[in-house]
Amino acid sequence: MNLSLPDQSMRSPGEACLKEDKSELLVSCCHRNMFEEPLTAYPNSSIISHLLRKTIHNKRAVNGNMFYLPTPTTLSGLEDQSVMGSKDSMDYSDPLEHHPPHGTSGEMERPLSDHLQAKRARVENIIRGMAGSPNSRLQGDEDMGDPESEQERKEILKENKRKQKLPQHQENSPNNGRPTSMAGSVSSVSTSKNQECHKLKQQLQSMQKLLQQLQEKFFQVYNQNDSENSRTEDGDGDIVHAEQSNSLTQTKGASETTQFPCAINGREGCENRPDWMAGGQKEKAMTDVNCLGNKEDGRNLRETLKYELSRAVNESIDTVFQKLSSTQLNQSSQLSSCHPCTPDRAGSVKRTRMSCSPLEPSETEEPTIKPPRPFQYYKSSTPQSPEQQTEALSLVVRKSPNSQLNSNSQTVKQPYTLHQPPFQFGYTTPMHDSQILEHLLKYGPHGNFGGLTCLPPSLDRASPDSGDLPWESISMRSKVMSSHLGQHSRPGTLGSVSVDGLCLPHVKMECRDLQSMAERSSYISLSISFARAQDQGCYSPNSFCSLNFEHIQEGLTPNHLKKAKLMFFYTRYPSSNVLKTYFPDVKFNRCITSQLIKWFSNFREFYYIQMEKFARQAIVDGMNEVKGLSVTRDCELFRALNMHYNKANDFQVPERFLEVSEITLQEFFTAILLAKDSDPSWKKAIYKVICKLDSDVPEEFKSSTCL
DNA sequence: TGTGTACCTG
DNA sequence: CAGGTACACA
Repeated sequence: MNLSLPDQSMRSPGEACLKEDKSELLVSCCHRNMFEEPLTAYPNSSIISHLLRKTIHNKRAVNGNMFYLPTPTTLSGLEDQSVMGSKDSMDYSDPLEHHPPHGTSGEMERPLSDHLQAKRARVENIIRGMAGSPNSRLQGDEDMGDPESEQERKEILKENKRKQKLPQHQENSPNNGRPTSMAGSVSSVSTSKNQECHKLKQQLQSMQKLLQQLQEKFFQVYNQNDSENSRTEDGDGDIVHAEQSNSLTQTKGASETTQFPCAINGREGCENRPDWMAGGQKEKAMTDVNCLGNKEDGRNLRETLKYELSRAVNESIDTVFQKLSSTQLNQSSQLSSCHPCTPDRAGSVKRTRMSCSPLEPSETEEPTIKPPRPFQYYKSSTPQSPEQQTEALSLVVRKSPNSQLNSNSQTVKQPYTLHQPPFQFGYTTPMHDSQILEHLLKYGPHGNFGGLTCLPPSLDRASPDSGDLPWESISMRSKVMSSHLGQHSRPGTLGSVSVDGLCLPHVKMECRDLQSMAERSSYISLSISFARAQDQGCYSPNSFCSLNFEHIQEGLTPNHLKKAKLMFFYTRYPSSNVLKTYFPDVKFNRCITSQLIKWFSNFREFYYIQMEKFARQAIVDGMNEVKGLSVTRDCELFRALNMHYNKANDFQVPERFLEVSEITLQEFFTAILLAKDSDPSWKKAIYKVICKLDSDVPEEFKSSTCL
């Protein structure tokens, strides 16, 4: 038994500590950890450091096989019921390793509740560890001034410094779990969320137990009837098996589900996969029912079992959500305080979403949260890697406008498959069910999964493309919620429940931030689309192509920005009418129009800056002839431009843009060579030339479905 | 006066 | 990328 320092410090008394406030909690923990040493002399700020120092001593003792046995204490002033009550439920042995403390060998057969409590206590300790700020520890260290443990203090100090140097996005990594610079409100929010998460896990565990009981009862009935119905019902069994295979196509394989009895006892760590457990349970139960044959009691049992299972799941989830409803307001207010998008003015949105949340990496640390790519209207049909994902997925789809632009078409030499499926999920990283649960906890049943720009740390941290909404996650979500809905319309098809019942708003959410609202509504559309697709029996992501819903955005989204950038390859000076034509899903007003125009102004600015820079560079390099200047796809200038307007490099830049770029570069080159740049307005002549080189934007850009 | 643009700045 | 400003133009 090797108790490392963090392990030891993480162990704690039972669950009652969780309900205490921080200081009480600390006192309680110290009370048990400090060998009955009175702690009243220590200010709260120094308790942790004291605890840590003692823990180090304790560690040495433990390494010398000196087990510390908790005993009742006499700290009447600090005593609380939780400490007393936790005596039985928590010792310092690892419950999973079944290492009872000395003198408790007779308790090897501990009831399951003890295991659960021990496990719960460990989780609480993790939470508590997160709640403790390093600063407080530092403060405590400074206050102590105990020369005896100077070295240990230095070690702790050193470790704190190391932790504080961690990048922000690592603070909430799953293996870290100890926010370093989030003392105060953020850490309390984190603690609260983890508590809620823990509660959900408890619910799930109770569900598991209930299911197990049901299963045992079922086994009894099965054993009674087994001899009577041993070799009948092969045909019916096939049918039911077919149902099972349908219902469990997205759960674990049959090999796992058939091992369910072992799993429920030995895989408590899987409590974050309730859908799998439920699926396994159900399958097993259904299999057993199936073995009963056509007997009436078998059918009754099946129906009863279905009902009981649904009811148990419903009750558990309802309980969780009821608890959540009380905390959701607080959480939402706290979230909004660090909401990534702050409203600026109507139609104008400050785009600081990547850096607002302390839990998210900054945008400069690419790759960060990358919303799903809108569609694959690109020439390249190869699967896109997640790293290339840059913009949010907009599911705003609208029937193609009838309006036509003069299309004298393009010098585009390569066709674009603009009508390809707008949604690509294959490249996404699957969202784990535990993450879904976390999301449920943090945003509640009404929090759609689309607000992933505001993802909780667990989602943000996952991967650069964690903003993606993978297909698996959607189906997983439907599975989770299917239990909640308790639908029986499709017996045996667990998980094929319409998402329409997910309380997802079918209208725009109220959101202070237009951008966030737009992004959220996009994902809501996704949910709706998925629900409709499911109802129609279309489970392929491609089926979204045929689903069109009228939806006008009231704000510009990252998708629109990306689209605008791609349009810049064709037109540098789009008129307002052109913009309105090519953004049919945008509800235009003065601000929106100005913003779009501003975008193109910024695009031009960057474009001209690059042109001037490379023109001057050419002159510096000794170039003296315009003919020597050319822009190709592999030249540095093009790469710079492509990186700016087509960051994911998933769009085939039209040849015309290369021609225009070359002309622009030559214009700058000659102007500089002729020393025209001495004139303050020397660029105007160039602008005048370039603005005439605009070409038509492909018709496909008019369709909002290409977002 | 409203609109579009370039330029500067953060 | 957005805000602010100055300028030109209809």
